[in-house]
Amino acid sequence: MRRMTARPANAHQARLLRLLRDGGPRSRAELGDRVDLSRSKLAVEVDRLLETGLVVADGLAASRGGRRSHNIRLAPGLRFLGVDIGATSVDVAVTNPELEILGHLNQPMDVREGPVAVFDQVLAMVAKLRDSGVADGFDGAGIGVPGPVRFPEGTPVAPPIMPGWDGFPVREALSQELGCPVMVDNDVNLMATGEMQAGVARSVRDFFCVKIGTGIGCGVVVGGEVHRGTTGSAGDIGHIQVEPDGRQCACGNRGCLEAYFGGAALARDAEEAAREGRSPELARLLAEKGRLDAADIATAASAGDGTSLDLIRDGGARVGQVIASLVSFFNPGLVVIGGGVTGLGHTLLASIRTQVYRQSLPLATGNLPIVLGELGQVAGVTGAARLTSDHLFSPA
Amino acid sequence: MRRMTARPANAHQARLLRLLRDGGPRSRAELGDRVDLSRSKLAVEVDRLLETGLVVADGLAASRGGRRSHNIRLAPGLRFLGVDIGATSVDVAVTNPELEILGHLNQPMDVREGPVAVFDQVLAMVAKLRDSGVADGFDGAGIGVPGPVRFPEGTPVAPPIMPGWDGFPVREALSQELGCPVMVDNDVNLMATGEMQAGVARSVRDFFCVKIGTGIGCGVVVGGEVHRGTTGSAGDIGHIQVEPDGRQCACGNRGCLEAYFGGAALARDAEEAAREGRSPELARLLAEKGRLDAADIATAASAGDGTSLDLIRDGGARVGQVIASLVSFFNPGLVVIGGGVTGLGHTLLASIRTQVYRQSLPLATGNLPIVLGELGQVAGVTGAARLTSDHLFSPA
DNA sequence: AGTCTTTGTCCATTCTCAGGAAGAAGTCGC
DNA sequence: GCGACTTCTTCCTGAGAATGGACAAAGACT
Repeated sequence: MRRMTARPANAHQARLLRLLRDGGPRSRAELGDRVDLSRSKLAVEVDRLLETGLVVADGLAASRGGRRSHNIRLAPGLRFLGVDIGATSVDVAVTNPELEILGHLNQPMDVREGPVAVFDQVLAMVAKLRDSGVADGFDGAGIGVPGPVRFPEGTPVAPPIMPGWDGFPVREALSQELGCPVMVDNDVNLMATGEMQAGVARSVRDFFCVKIGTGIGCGVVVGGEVHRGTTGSAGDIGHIQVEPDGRQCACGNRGCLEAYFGGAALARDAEEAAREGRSPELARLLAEKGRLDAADIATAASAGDGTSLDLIRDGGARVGQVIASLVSFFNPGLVVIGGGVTGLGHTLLASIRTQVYRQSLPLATGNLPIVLGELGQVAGVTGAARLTSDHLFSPA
Repeated sequence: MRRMTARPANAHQARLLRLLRDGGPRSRAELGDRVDLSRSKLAVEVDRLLETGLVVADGLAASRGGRRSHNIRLAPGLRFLGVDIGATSVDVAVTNPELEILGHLNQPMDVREGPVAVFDQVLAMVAKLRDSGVADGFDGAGIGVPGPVRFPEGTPVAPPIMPGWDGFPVREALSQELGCPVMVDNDVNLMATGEMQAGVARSVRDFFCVKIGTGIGCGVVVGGEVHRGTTGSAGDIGHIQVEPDGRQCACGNRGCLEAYFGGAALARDAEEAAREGRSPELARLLAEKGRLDAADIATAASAGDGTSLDLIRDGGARVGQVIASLVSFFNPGLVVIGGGVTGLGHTLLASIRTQVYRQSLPLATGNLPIVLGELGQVAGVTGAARLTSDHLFSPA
């Protein structure tokens, strides 16, 4: 069960491992083109990596005009586990060393049931994945939780929507259970990491990633590194005030962004509209299911329901207003929108874009793409796997 | 005139130079305590630095219980020039290698007169400082301009308040005139750099620095490095919207922060209050001087003028509202307030603090100091000198 | 088959760096 | 004043890092 995965001995080896992770198997010669090492040095380091078992030989590459080079790949048995705990559901996935997803489970769950219950469920899901044969053990695991995290210790800190999790030793506990190193981060940071690894943000150095799910958060990436802030609460934009003396918010303040948009507020507004008879379409869906969520609004909107479209547009304008401020402050090269509401699709995006392009200065928005995340539900688990492999593929 | 200042040959030497800059002259033994090098390696690098002339021997240190160590210091003849071009005035200063200011001049100036006129004035001020004997040449110069800068090239880019400066080769031109390397940056970034070098932000890794002068800008520091953004316009918070459909702003939008606070808006509000008879105190000052500025409001406020106090409080609330949003997003370890309005002092600060502490989440604000800058008028020139010395004290 | 290119390995050489030994230059207690 | 002990510097040696050249292996091309 417990694996003693080797670690690279120096920065060169770490570099090589990451190249193999992000670019897939390569020939020794191609590796040589990418790193600034002499052929002899490269051979030495590759041989050492072969000895540790982190990489394996993989046949011969095609000729580039002369002798064929030997292919090298990361040990195909390496497995990373990614866990993404949301407010109302969990995602668990297993990846291969190139961080491609081999197996993925999603289940509804209520994070308020506390860490013990949630851990039981996560471990059951992990066992199910294991039984399906994609992995028998893990070399590293990453887990995202919907709240601020003290990153070095791997513990949630004062999470507003997760009572009972404050200070819970997530890293320690999961590491015990799985027998491998564990990294813990905010779910939004992992989403940003995921989009940077395999999604729209590949090769972008400075960007942020707004996740609109039950709540609203934002992953901030500076120079290719996640910015977590002084207390680990960077990106906590759900409680930025968008309306002075506005709606009461669960946090105690008034007029917070989350009180107007995000899964909870949206569902409430939709149900209200249905009950007040402003939208026959939503009323029908409400009667059918007993409650409404973002997906229902998307359904109604695509059926041409005006009220739903208005809800999306208004929410998009609110979020856009906040994003516009942040764009002025941060001057990113990209803004990614993700989370549960991406189902609202182009209507939402158009509304956000309009607001941002109108409110920010041309220099900052001139060449600023605002796009939906590419990875959808697997962004978080992909980011979790990436976080772990970054840790494992760094000098011990 | 032209100096060929040597550059460190490697990262170790660069590290040593910065230690000597920031900690002053030290003994070889003390240097050894600070860097992770063997005695022999340290001796070699120090000897090489002595050869280049960048550092010089400086007698014997006090004994620490045994043989006395030799003191080392940066070559005392090194001189850095800092230039801080504001909207309405210029600061020019000369520093020693430890970035202490040896001579400082401030003159009113209108940046809208264009780069040629401004350059003439700056060069005249430099000549005056030279004649005063504090320097006969410079090893590096830093210059700040009140607008976005394409940092690698050292040219202003689309500066809203500086028509005629767009694309002007500031670095190139100044380097020609002075015969030394020149670095160009936004004035706000330099203020942040200055406070990090010698002010309140020493030893803080993540903070931002709001400069409220004629306009409003913000220097963003992440991990001890200035974050400039994708197009160099990071920190441009003056045109964040604080009031939907609010006052018309010079930028073309409505409700911008700058339309409500900052030197220009404040002066206009004060003059209006004076003319409308809402403040006898301001009316007296206006009659006396023909126009009003932030300093007059400070005068009136400290004389107990209610209207002036209201102006400060309202403005502080607006700025605080924006800062609160940015604190949620960025989770800094410190917020510094600087610029021309620091004269408004504690009233302003209290108003900002109230707003931030009320609107941001406890985790982000729990231990967040919001303070005035320590360096006042010399923050920009100190930052300019630091920027230059960072460049000079990095491997060639 | 012969030539050229590419790749992998071996080896000699150069550098870098750490740490021990020893001497230089202090302090401290008696 | 003197010996014992510390601290600092220099010198030296050995281990490892890294380079680049020589050479062989393997394939492409004529």
